[in-house]
Amino acid sequence: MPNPTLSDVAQAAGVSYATADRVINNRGNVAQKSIEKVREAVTRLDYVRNVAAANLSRKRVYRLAFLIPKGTNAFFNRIKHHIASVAEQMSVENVSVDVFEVSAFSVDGLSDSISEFGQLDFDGVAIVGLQSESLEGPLVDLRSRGVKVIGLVSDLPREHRAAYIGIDNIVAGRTAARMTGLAHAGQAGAIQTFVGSMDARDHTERLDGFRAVVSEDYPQLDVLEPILTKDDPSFLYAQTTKVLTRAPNVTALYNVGAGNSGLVAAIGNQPAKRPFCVVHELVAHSRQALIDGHIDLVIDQRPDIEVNRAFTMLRALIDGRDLPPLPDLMPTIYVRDNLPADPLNQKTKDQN
Amino acid sequence: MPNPTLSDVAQAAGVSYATADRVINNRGNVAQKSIEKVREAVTRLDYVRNVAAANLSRKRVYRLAFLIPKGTNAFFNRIKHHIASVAEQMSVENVSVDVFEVSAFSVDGLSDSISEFGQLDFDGVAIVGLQSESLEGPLVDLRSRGVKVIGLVSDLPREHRAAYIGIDNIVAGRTAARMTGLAHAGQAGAIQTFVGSMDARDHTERLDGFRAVVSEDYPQLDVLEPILTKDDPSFLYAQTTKVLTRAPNVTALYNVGAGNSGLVAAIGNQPAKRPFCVVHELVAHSRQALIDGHIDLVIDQRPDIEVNRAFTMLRALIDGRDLPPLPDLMPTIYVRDNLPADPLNQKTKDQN
DNA sequence: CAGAAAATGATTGACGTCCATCAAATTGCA
DNA sequence: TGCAATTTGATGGACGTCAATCATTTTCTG
Repeated sequence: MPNPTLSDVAQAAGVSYATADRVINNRGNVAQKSIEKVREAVTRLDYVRNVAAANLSRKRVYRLAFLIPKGTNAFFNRIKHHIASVAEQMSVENVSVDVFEVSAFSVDGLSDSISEFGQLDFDGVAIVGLQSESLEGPLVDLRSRGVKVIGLVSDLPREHRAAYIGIDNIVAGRTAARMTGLAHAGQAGAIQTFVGSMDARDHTERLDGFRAVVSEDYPQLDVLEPILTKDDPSFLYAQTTKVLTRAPNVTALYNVGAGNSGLVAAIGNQPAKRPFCVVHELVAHSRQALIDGHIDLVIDQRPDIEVNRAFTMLRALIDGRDLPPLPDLMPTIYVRDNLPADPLNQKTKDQN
Repeated sequence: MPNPTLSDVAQAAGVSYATADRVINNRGNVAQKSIEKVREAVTRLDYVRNVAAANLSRKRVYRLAFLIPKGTNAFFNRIKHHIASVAEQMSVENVSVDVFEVSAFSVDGLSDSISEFGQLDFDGVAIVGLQSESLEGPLVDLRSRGVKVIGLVSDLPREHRAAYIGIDNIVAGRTAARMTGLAHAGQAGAIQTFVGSMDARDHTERLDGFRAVVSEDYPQLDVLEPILTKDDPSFLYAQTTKVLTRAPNVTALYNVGAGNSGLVAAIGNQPAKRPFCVVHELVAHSRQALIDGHIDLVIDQRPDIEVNRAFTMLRALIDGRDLPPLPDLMPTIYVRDNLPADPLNQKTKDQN
């Protein structure tokens, strides 16, 4: 009645424990006939290996790694923070975590990093990826070493990763557009968009999604050509100021990328009624701007959940388990009223 | 360097393994002096018991239970569905789960159920609670039996539960109001509210939050007195129809409670431009209504996440572990563009 | 200071798996 | 048929903890 053990399986299969063990851990030197008998018994008894006991026995340490873009980007700092926090918690369960910072958004840099990294001996790695065939070589190499690879936040080429954990950026852009449309209440308007780089796939996808919804459902709105910002706050500051002072017809601002501190500062300087304002990613700046009423909405991808799921997924992959069907990660909409308490600004409170 | 074992602790404390074991499992018959020596070593070495090994040894089975209101309410069906799904997954880890259906929203019924339930032998229970002193007796009894109790979705009296897992309904109401305010784009309007029962704390809290934000930030909006619906779809249908046909000044509808299928049906019958429309909880009806464009927003409390967290929390409480600081659960805003795939209507897909 | 009570140490067998070793049985092939 | 190769079985020691037993040692009490 309780979960069957491998001994039960062996008995049911009519072989010795040793043989059953050879089969399920495929150690070789087993006759095909025995393999089948054991397999049959496994499915019949619904045996699943007791991972806890197995780990205990072999003193397994899960060696996990994260490859994260280096730099001071607030969003990735938040990611790193979450990784560290979960990692600490996981150390009790024999999980070791290393974070490698790779040169941001450079295909060559990432490719090299993956190659170097491949020399090390990890069980699984979550990579903030890029779409490029030149990653193929290093990734194939990783797989051949038995390293489990997942894409995090930004996907890798589909064929070379076991899973992707992150939002669909088209959906994110659509969501931003939907909210912007609603906030116009049927009135006409013009939306100034800002984009970090037209080479960044997530940025262009958001923009595409945004445009699609506006043209589908809000034809009275005009999506202006995006201003290229390189995610630079000071540049955003200048450009936003210019828009606010010289383009009174603009009824909404939508920043697809980062650098929001500049945008917020520009708005803060403007006494008059401001346009409707949507940005991405809840970080210190955007959070404060919401509270101060300088912006209206933040579309967030919940990096905390993503990081958690990355750990869960990697462990499952490494164990060869399968996971229950997890719901897709969807962009979360924050207004000033449903902000989670800021973990950085509050004392870690007890959990009773 | 790896995690210290109890043997290490014993050695460091200068006592035998047996004594150290007596201390950490408080089996009694230990001198105060030894207790202190062991405690000191525990903190010094940063020992934490290997739960996997412990469970393996004692063949522990976590007996968990959920007390959920009985009935056909779509939201609680969703909750039950999630519980079953997670339970299946957990059975591998020696967790057994029972769901008890209690007569909905009746203090006496709940009180009786808890009392009966107390006779059984569970380790932990998550209860969809009510605020009432008459629950005190049964809950105290549970605690005295060593059963860990948490409130789920709707809280229990604070002193008699170890944790609450659910959203803050004032926040949920505030969020609904914020969105409604934005969707008016500065124009005046009147909002018809619907409430299931003025006795249901969650309903009144949402209403309070809603009213607060409107009066703070959207004075041009008029929150009309709520229509009492008893969460009855056919009643909601009739009332909604009446509002739509006879109150052209109404610019928004906000249903605090359940029974949305009636509301949606009424809107579907109405060819003309409809008011802005916000409801709570993403279930089959509300989901479809979003897709069909019959409503604009769903404020959801993510029962899947709540259920997951309930399991995590109960296990931690039972093990006497403490948890990493978990972020507060915040109401999630859904529009038609950021809906998660419907798990009920899609084949469970593989997770690669 | 003796005798009882309390505290401690030492040890052992689970739990389910991994991994290694060695002997025995079965097969293949010349 | 005989010898080697392959396949099996049996076993034992980890892993870290729980729980129990029994023999000692220490402490308390009259």
